[in-house]
Parts: sequence; structure tokens; C-alpha cells
Amino acid sequence: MIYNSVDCVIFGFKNEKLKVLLIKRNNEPQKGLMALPGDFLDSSISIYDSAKNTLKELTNLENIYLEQIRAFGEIDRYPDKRVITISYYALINIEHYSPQPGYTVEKLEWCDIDSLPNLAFDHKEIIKSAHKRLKIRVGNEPIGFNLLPECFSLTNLQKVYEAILQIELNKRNFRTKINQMKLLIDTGKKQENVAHKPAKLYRFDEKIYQKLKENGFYFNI
Amino acid sequence: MIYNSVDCVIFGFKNEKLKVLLIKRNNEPQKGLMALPGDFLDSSISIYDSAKNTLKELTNLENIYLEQIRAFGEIDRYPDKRVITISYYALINIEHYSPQPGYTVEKLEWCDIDSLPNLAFDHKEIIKSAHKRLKIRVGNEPIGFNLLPECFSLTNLQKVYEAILQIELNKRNFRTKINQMKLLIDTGKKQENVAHKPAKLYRFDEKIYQKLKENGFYFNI
DNA sequence: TCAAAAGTGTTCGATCTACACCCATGG
DNA sequence: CCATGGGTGTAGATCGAACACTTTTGA
Repeated sequence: MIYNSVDCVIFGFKNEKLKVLLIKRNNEPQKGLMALPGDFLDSSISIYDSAKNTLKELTNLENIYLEQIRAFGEIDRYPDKRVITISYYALINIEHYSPQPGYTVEKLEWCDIDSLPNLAFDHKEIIKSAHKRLKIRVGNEPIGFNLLPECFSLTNLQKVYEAILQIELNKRNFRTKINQMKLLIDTGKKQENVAHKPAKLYRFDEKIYQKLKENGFYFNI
Repeated sequence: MIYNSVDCVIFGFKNEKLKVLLIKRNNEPQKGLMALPGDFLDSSISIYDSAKNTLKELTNLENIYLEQIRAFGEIDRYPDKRVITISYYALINIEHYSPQPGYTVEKLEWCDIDSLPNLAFDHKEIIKSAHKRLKIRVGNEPIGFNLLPECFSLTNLQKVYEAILQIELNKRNFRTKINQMKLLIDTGKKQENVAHKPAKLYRFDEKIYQKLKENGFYFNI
């Protein structure tokens, strides 16, 4: 007998760091260990919908960027039973996140991507795979915005990229690159109550991206 | 009840074209249609080993480049039953391929990637995903060699890249790039019986690549 | 000597890097 | 007026695209 589960690597961005949402396991096996949110798969829903449901239950968020990583199917990845898990990663704006009833604060934790605790099963490997995929994707698709509030400064955006890619980027070149894409909309707003020149705030519009793409534009950072 | 299967997209390279190995379905459902080779998953073997077995049974090849694409889990992708398939793609040297007994020639076909016949289930979508992944991977990892004989010319290699990426590459720049990587070994051999200046033949050595990688080298075409 | 494909030299422009500088705000 | 981070100008280096050219073989 083979069981299928779906696990979600939920990425957030806070204090200039890339974070992953983990929950403390409430049941055996490996009760008490931190783990990825997920569920056994119901035969009546698609794997993608199952991942969406997990996300909705945990964060009350919908219409979230969600991409499958892959299936993890080592024989002994789960004790006693044969469980093949299909993992997804999601990018959310951490400010919009509001844990649903049943998920108490003690059970949930946003962990730094580079200082993860001990994790249940092969979940650390799954997170590493998710991060690797995110590194590639973020350079070729305009998805970094999903981790930010609707209005953000170019410095905010640069910090997101630096946190994901784990490298420093050159300010001048980053801004030149972003600006010449003509992808962002100047909201007219500025930062407030900052002890320096307030940054302009921008927003990303999916429609503009789609239009640019039709004209052969290829996002690339 | 959910069933799991494993399918393989086996890529080969012939007549300067990228090919996929397909078999004619022998059983219902969708008997007679062309499909990807694959099998239902046995609960006692890992998904990766299952893909390796499929490859071995069909081609008698081992130690082949094999990467998982992802799981395909729409509810209605397979008639009557709920079958989630986990798909892999492989790169083989088409000259080494020798179909095993039980797989008669009428049942097997190397199809051009850009003129596929009608396929069973969602197998066309799987092949598209495999090709997309290959396009990305081939630019960042030295895997193109797997499609070529042990000794090959730089033009051979360029044709492989052009077939995979479906674009033309500039000869001068391609060669400069490959040469400055210092990744290939000059075998000392040359083409024979060609009505033009014979090309030098090279081979790829995994060990050299590993050593370069340790020193921070990053393959990139 | 010709055709064909291998293989090389070199120019031009785009892009990346690095540094210097000005700007707007709160304290 | 100063500290701070936002935002820009620009010179020089590096890299990729494009083109023209030479080389070596079989016929």
C-alpha cells in the first residue's frame, strides 16, 4: 500500500531575511518535531488543489504563487508506512498572513532559511530543493514581488533578491535593470517617517507583465 | 484508492534532431495509442529506482542521466482510476540503445520533439514539461554530452544545443565559450573520410567537471 | 582547383563594476 | 547642520554578437 501526501514550503520575507513557515507536529510519528505543513492526499482532489487547501487552512490566503517542486519517494522517508509526498512551495506576503483557529502561535514558527531546526522526515531536504528552485525561478520570472507588500521600494525589492539568492547585488545595476524593464508602476507614494530621503514606492502589475511578455520581453535579473 | 505510476521521457539525438522514445500501448486503456514508457509503482522500490528499471528494461542501459520532472496529479488524467504519475526524463546516446526482447520494433518509435503524434493520457504535456526542464538544465549543467557518442566534435555539441534550445547559436562564440571552460579533453582523434577539414574529437570527463566545480567553476552556456 | 565544413582574429556595442556624488528627510 | 539611506552620472573593464577570414580534407 502506497500513501500520498502533499507538503508546502511557505516562504515569507521579514527583517531582510527569507523565512519558512513550520509547524510543530501534533501526532505520531515524530510528534513534537517541527515539520512542513501538509496533509495526506484525498483521492477526490488534485494535488495542486490539495496544496492550495493546505495553504488556505493555515494562512487564510488564496490566489497565492504556488509551484510544485517534485515528488519525494525514498522507501524509508516515513516510518512504518510507504508515503510518497509531493511538495509545493508558496510565496506569501508575510503581513497578510493570519493563522487560522486551531493553529496556535506556539505551534507555528517562521524560521530563517539558513538556520533551520531539526525537522521531521526528509523535510529539510525538501526545503533545500524548494530554495534551489526558487533561486532559479526568481531570476527568470517576476515572482519576487509576491513576498513584498503591494507598495515597495526598489531597495525592498533588492533585499528580497539578496535574501533569496544569498548574494549581494550592486545597487546601481539592480536599479538600472529594474527600471529599464518598465515593469513597475510608480504609485506616487513615498516612504513616511524615515530619517532620510524617502524612497519612492512601486507596485507590480501582472497585466503589464503579460503584455510585455507578448511582445517578446523576457524577465531576467 | 490512489495509484502511483512512473513514466520516463527518454531523449535521444539523431540527424541533428532531438527525439523522444515512445511505445505503442498494448493494453487498455487507450490501447494502440503511443505513450511514454512507464509502469505502476511497486511499494517496495523507490520512485527513482522504478524509473531506472523502466529504462533498463527498455534500452538495456544503466548509469544514465535521469532527473525527475514532477508529479502529474489531475483527477481525470487517467480514465476510471485515480493515477498520479511521477515523471522522469533521461538522456541517452542513441547508438548505445538496444531494445530488449519483448519490445518489437513496430511498438517503439523515436519521435521528433516538434512533431509528436497523438499521445495517451497527458503524456504530451509531460513531454513538454520535460523539454522545458531540459532547456534550463542544459544551460547550467554539462549534461548535453550524454546525448552524444563518447568522442564528438564541437560542431556535434553545438547541434545538440541548438536542437534542445530550438535556436541557432553563433559558431565563434559557442566555441570560445566551450574552450575557455577547459572542460573537454582533446582525444587526439579526428573525423575520418569527410570531404572537408576533419574536426578534432573531444570527450567529456565527469571528474574534471567535479574538480572545476570545487574551485567555484559554474557551467554556463 | 573547387566545395564544404573546421577553426581563428578582430571589431563593435552592450552590459557589469566601481566609485563618486547629489538629494531629501528627521533629529 | 549632521547622519542616513535614496537615487544618479560616468569611466573603464568585461563579455557577447557579428563578420570576415584562413585551413584542411575528398573529390
